[in-house]
Amino acid sequence: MGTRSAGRPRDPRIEQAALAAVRSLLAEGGYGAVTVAAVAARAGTTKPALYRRWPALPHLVHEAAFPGELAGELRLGADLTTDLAGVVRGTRDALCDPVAAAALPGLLAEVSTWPDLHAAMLQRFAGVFRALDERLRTAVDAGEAHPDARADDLLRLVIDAVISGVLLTPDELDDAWVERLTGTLARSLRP
Amino acid sequence: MGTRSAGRPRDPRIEQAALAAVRSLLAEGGYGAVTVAAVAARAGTTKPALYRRWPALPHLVHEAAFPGELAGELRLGADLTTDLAGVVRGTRDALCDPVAAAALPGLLAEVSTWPDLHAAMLQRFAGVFRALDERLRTAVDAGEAHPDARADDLLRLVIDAVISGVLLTPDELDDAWVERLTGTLARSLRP
DNA sequence: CGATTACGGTACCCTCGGTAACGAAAGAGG
DNA sequence: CCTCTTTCGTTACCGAGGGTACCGTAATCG
Repeated sequence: MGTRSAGRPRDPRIEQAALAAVRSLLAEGGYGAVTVAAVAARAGTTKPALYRRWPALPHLVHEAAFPGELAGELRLGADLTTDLAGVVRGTRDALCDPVAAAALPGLLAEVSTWPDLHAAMLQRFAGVFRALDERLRTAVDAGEAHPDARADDLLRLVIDAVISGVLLTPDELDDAWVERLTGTLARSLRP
Repeated sequence: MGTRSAGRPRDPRIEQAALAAVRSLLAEGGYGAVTVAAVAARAGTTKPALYRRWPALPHLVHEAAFPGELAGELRLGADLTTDLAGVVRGTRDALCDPVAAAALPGLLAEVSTWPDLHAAMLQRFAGVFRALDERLRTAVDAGEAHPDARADDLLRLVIDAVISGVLLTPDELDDAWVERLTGTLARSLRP
């Protein structure tokens, strides 16, 4: 694996500079402003140096816009509706972030040509899924939730609504929207 | 307006040939295969002839993939859950059509650069919305549905789930998926 | 030291979206 | 039938962008 053998080591500053360059370009000009030449210029390097680190532009954008777990600071354990609202709000906040929102349209369009991207994107929600799954299980056991409730379907509905909302009507995803979606989902969970 | 005055009239066969060419290219090679040159070649014409009829490529793709109202043959009036299932299934069928599914990723990515496209796309659901709105109103009056139910939020949730599903996990949108989504939405409507 | 590897840089190929310029064709008015 | 006007379809081109080949050099390991 980590063949440390011989050769000039990769300059670690280039990777960070490229990711930062993508983020600033996304925030300033949207996905269309992120060209390989622009990233290389802003990062103070060249195109071949980028292609040595990422197989193609979408992979670089994905790593820059979604570097880790989404909504990781989730804290469940309160009232079920309150917990649900936290999931909805956290998902919305994570995907409405200017950098993430700018990256989403282009990234989703490239999913069809780079299938590995789609798995990597949904992977970012694994932590949220585990937390919600456990929370839902205890709620069902306590009789607070309908036994047909499935965490994967529920979380997926939230993700779908946020993603599609960011793409089509980003201005409507305000706090009232969070409240309405939370209410709908909470009503669907009643035993 | 319809200034019929002078000049050579536009050949009506080209428009149809171009739309058919886009549809076949979408079905065969996805959005990436739809280039202006490829459309012109398959339609037996040239690029400028296309740019005289559509302002840009996404507009042509949109007209080819979504020529009219979606799920127009909707028939409501049965049990509320059955009607809901019809809406979910009809939306899925319309957007999972090979041509529409291939056009969606690229089209959604272009929405940010051509704002007129996004309105045109959501417009395709106007008929479904009116039908569902009226159906939901009578259900609320009859006490069959929760008074907080809103047709726009409900339909939007369906559209979001289908769109995002087509983009990320098209293979999972089978009949069992329709059933689960319908069940969730129906439970959320209980009074 | 020698082998290996990645570095930075330039130059290049190819594809694609979009447009300018031109001759030909079709209708309107005489 | 002739001419004028308008738009036709076509050829050729431009600029931008993704991606790669090649080269001389620099850094690290054995």
